[in-house]
Amino acid sequence: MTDIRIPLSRDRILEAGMALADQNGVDGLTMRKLAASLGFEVMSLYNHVANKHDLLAGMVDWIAGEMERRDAERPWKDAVRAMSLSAHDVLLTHTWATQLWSEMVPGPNRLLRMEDLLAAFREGGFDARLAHFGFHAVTMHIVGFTLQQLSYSISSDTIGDDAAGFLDTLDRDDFPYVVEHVDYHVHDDEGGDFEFILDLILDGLERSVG
Amino acid sequence: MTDIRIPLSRDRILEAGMALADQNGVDGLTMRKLAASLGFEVMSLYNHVANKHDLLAGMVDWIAGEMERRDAERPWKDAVRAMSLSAHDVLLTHTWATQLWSEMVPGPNRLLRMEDLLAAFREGGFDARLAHFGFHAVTMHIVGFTLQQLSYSISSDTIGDDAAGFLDTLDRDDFPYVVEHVDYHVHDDEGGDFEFILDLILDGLERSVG
DNA sequence: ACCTGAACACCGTTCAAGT
DNA sequence: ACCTGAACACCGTTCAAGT
Repeated sequence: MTDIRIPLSRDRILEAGMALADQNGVDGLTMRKLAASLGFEVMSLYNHVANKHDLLAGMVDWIAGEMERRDAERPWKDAVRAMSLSAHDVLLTHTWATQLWSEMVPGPNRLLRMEDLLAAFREGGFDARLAHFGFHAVTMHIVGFTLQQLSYSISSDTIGDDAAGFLDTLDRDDFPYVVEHVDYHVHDDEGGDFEFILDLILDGLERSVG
Repeated sequence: MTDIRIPLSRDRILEAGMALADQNGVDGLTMRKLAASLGFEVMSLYNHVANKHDLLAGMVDWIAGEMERRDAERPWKDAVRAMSLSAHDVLLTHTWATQLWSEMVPGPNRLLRMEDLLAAFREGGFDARLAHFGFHAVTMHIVGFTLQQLSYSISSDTIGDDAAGFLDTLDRDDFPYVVEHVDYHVHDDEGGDFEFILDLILDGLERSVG
């Protein structure tokens, strides 16, 4: 029986890793399972990937590559808005990526987006200091909001796990506002919230730049 | 030789865990090392802690307990400002806590702070929806900013590690604004940046509430 | 009630050996 | 150049046994 199979490559490994992480979360991503899912032995991976950290960094940068880049034709506010919405979308479809985002050093794809975002501010009339603030305010919103969004949805997913105990222990008389807040998350669809706060930030920046 | 030693307790374990995490990061915190640092065997820990997740959750909530609570006498903006600065300070002194913050379900100490923050908004004249936005904007800023702050300082700490390659590979002509941005981080002390953006958020909220 | 030793089912990674 | 088997040094956790 001739054993024909597509040889391993860095890209194939990254894609398989992303598929596994999408399904089982980043904790379910194991070098051994990853190799098995590709039909190879564990050690074969190390011919294409330095180690697990390198694998994860590669996956994160792959994700970054899926995010929209800057349209230099548009005014800074529109361009930043579009980039932010795209980044948010991409992060939501790969639930493991947001956690890793702040732990990994930027790769080439992410560097391009960083440069794009900074360029939008600088060429939109921001000085270095204000561009710096704008950059952080916007990226913080993207990562922070998505992180919170995911933690709420994970909580309601794996009910009976942590979240159940959380809501049960929670004395509704002692924590009226927390109850109200959680209810808001559970009942209302939060489609517009990301944009609402984003616009709050962008308007604030616009006012600062004068 | 009589073997006298202080018996284990949940609090002693949490404190030892925090000390270990402060020193070696959360990856360096192992049930086995933790037990050793206390002079006990691994399995003794499980008499006081359900599992490692429970340990980490306990540590995070301990940290939450160190954060200032709301002063109901002060106007909402002052109260929220003080709570935010305190939270930021505490997170900065326990570098492992910020990462864990969004992964762990809130414990009692953190719940109290959540209620405090929401109460400050609601009793300051915000309706439920706006309080919701305020809560997220502020907590996102605290966690997100601290996370980025730590990732930059870790990068410059462990130079020769990731960060060196990052800055070297970075072509200064292709990424002029990223270079400018990183320089800003390296050279300027960022003492005031957290407060600058915080005030930008609080001012925005104040305008929204009318 | 609390502590412990041995064991289980995993990890990531090195190293030498194959082709 | 790429793949692999065996081994190493770890993990968290279960379970039965001690006191």
